[in-house]
Amino acid sequence: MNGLTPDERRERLEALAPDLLAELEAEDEEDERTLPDLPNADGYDEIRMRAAPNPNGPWHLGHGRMPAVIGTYKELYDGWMLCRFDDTDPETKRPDLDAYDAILEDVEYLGFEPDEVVRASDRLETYYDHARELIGMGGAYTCSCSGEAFSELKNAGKPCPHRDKDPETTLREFEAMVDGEYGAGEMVLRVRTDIEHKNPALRDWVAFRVVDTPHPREEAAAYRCWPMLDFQSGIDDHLTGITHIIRGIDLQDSAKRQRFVYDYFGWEYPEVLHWGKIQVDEYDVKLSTSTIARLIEEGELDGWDDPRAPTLASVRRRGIRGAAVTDAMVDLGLSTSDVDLAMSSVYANNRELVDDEANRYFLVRDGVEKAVVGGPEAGEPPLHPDHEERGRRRIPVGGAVRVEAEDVPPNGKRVWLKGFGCVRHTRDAFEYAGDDIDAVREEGVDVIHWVPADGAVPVTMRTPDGDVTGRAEPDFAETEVDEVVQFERVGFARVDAHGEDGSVVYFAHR
RNA sequence: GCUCCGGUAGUGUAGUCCGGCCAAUCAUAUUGCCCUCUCGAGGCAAUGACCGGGGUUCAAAUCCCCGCCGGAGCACCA
Repeated sequence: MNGLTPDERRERLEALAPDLLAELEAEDEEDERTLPDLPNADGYDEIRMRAAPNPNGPWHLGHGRMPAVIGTYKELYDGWMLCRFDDTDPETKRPDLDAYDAILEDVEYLGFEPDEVVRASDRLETYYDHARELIGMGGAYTCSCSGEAFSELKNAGKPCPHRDKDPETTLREFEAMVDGEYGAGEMVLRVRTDIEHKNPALRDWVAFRVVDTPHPREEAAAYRCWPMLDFQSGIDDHLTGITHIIRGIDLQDSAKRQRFVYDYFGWEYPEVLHWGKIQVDEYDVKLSTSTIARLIEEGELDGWDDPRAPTLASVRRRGIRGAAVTDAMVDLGLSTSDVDLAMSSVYANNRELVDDEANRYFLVRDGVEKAVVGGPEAGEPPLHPDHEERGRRRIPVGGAVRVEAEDVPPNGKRVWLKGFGCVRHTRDAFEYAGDDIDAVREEGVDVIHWVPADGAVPVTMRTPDGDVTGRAEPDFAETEVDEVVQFERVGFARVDAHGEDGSVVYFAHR
């Protein structure tokens, strides 16, 4: 039984005990679900969720959790997913025009496709209309207090002088905000909540403010009066029929704030779930859009897909499948406490996905040259140990080979050049010592990888720990760009480019 | 200062709502062995956790209280 592949075992089991098999598979399904059931899922005809990124830069690894979890729920419940760009801050978190598409590509990379994509900056008139309505109901007032002055009053639970302004005045002043008659900081629109609410975070929060800096999107560049996240997102969630919101604990109070608006409108608030902060091990670079952007700016990193950058673009370039990232994210579950994502779990997922298809090649990092005396003209290791049918590579020896320095055996000792045969290290050369595999099986001779001294392909391997140079066997030149290969005893890598003076690969993991 | 959350092995997670079948699940990690012409894959095994203290109970990871630790909000950021 041990010699069988999983598929063969499955067949055998199906023949012998179909009931048992069904039971096992049911358990498997069960095990894969680390995500908790969505609250009150039965209360809705369709589960509708949204990923609401701020397109102020390309995504780092942590952002992947949003589409991974939301997309997985969408699949689990056969639901609907919106990607809404919450790009309502043209200044502090200024949108990056390239990020919109980059983010959508990342979502696709992770294995999901939004059913609809919208940009908040296209929807300003909608927010204005709702603001007018809210003002009409007495739910908001324009306020010209300075941030500090208001904060002081608010913390004391005291209303500011503008709080009892009548709706007509408020509406007039709000229209003036919209018409650009105020400069930044001169006037805001506040939601009238409960100025004595025991949680100071909920008291009369700002719904709209004036921003002098034009929005980078041409379509939105004329607007000066911008909604704050809690207003915009609250309105949009209702208007797009969102049933379940999943967001970070940094937005823990958002629902509580937005409920005041929902109450004014008589709307039902969606179900809300939160997750905590995510950190990723194995990187020197902080998981932060601004930090990564700065390092790129300073030239410390080559770009968002630099292998040292903890970004989705980077792991993608390294040949890591989106599904490996998605699965690792889903395995983190929905915990409101901080979590550390171990990259090793992403790697383990990915290894499982690519091992079977990745053909094997030799890459010798730097290394030393040794003349080879005797033996065949070439070594012929298989392209894949589990797939003889894929054929073999041909590695001509040409009189000398290059091996990694630490693989050179002590003088007089033997080593097995994989796919070629056994050699003995004598007087600074490798002397052919036969092709009896018992040397490896019975006598404990180590098997190592090697390349010919002449005709090997120079390779730059970019890794999260910096660049590594080496030489790959001649056949490596035949690989396709984008192909994921395994350099035996080194690790998996994605072929990035084949050039005149060599190839570039991106290292994935061992 | 005010207001919310949360704390199970190195990491993540199941179990907590409805106490017992939990001397605590699974994955990853690490180590060892088997297998293999790779340090990959596969197989086997080992390592390793209920934040602390009280209480309730025949019985507590699970319920209650008090601590401790960690996180978040109180922005004209998202």
